Amino acid sequence: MIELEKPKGKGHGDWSSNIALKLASKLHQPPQAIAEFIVENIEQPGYLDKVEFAPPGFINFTLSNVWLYESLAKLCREREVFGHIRKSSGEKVQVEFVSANPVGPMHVGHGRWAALGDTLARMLRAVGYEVSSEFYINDFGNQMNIFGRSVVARYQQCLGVEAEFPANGYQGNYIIEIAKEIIAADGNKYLDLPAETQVEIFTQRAYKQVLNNLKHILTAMNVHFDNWFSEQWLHRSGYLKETIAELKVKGHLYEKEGALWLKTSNFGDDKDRVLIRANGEPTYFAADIAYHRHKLERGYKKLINIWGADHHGYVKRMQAAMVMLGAPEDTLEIIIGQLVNLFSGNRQIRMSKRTGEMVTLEELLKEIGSDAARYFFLMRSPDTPLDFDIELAKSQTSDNPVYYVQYAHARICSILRKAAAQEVKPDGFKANLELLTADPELALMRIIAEWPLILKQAAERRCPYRLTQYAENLATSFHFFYHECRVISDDSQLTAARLSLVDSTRMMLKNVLSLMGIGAPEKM
RNA sequence: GCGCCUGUAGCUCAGUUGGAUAGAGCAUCGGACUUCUAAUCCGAGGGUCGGGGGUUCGAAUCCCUCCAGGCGCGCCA
Repeated sequence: MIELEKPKGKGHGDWSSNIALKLASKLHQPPQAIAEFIVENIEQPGYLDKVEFAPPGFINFTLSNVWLYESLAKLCREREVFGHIRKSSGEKVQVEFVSANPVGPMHVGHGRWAALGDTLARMLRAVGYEVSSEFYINDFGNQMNIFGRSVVARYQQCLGVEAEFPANGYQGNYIIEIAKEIIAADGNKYLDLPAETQVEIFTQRAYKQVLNNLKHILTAMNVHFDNWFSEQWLHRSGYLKETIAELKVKGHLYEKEGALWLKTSNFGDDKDRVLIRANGEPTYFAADIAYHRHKLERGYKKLINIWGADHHGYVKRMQAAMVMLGAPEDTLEIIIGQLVNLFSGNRQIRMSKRTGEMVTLEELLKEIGSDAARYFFLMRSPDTPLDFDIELAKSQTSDNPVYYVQYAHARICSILRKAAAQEVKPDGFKANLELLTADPELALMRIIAEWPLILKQAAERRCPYRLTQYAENLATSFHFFYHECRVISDDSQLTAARLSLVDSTRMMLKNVLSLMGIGAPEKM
């Protein structure tokens, strides 16, 4: 493949082409000769500073500063949508994430999926997709029943009634809290109802309470969902049955040992899977197929799901089911997020339900705040288990990348405040940007000019962590500039130009942080 | 046993649709404030890219094989 790319190393220009290397074998000529021939015969347009040959056969293009000034001017015009693709592609994309069971507290892994999914949705929106984010509520089935029974048992115990706690019940203290809240609101009025009625009432009531708490936490994390989809609806509306009927018509079902099976092994799965158990109850998988069929019916062309690594074994069967429903093969894209390991400095905090040492997402947020949490959750590729150092996230030093980036923003605001006090305002339209010729200035502008490409690639490759990398590069470049170049000086022309540059940098930092759902403080 | 992910500097990680001398942060060592925020900046050292084989002008990247770690392999969700 012949490509134009951004060279990694310094001293190779702004763009480079490997065309001579690719042509060498076809033309039976050494790549150097081809490259030299091209360089000698190419016409140089005005925005190119130079075109050079470099061994073993690369052709390097160096852009003139004009495009840097143009990029800066563009940022001044477009402000928060700089680098965005504003013309909608019209393609409907759905991102589903977190979807935590509403029967217990969220763990820190959920925080990671929340930050990833929410940021991915924002990025996709920025590059022109019509995006909807969604949370699937598993408010049906066995676990709900066990959950309800656990609450009933605690309710009775709290009222002094001897009650046996379900063998596989939920042990956590939050169950007792829920029971106490019910008592606080309604006293003992449910005590004399038939056992099954109690379970039914408590299940619905308690899960809504957990769900509300979960929504509250996600909102505090600045995570937004466009839609909340209930599993109960799939069962009660008959949509699940309809889905199974469709699969039957298409010939993908068979009966064996009293159960109803789906032939997923025909489409890449290791083995076939049960949809309806011998006892007549549908499996979780059956409901999930119905759910995804509903997504298709709503017109989404691309479905992105973020799942924890503990669910990766589920991927093939789900994709097989999508194909059976008639969706194009690449419709369902599943991002598998590796788990989170919490550290306090060097000491790993072992998470264990058994020993009870367990840090919930809520506790983590309370400890370090939403900004730091989101930043750390986004910092690594989803493929890598995340080592999350709580002490580092809390520290107010430059070792802490979120503080480092936010500090750059606050520092610029401080300059702008000082300028304003002297009645000087940044004005990107009037300032003569061509006065910006020092290396730190050019370096800063180069990073700003790269943003549209970075954003597009980060969205296409589903890599939110590239935003943290970009933010850090931008902040570093600014701090270097700050050290080397004084913004407010006696030279009013240069002051105007530099004020435009730092104000642009400020907007850029704010834009990136905002895509990550993180605040940009004006003072620190 | 099978499947997915991972293995890159002392530590945490980028780079993996083949490209140039393998990068960054932290840590270590050495420097820089009479200044718009030192919550900052500059410099240095540090590597058999898990091991071995192969493919080619060129491999951290692709293929084969072995080793190590995480996770998963239910008519649970």
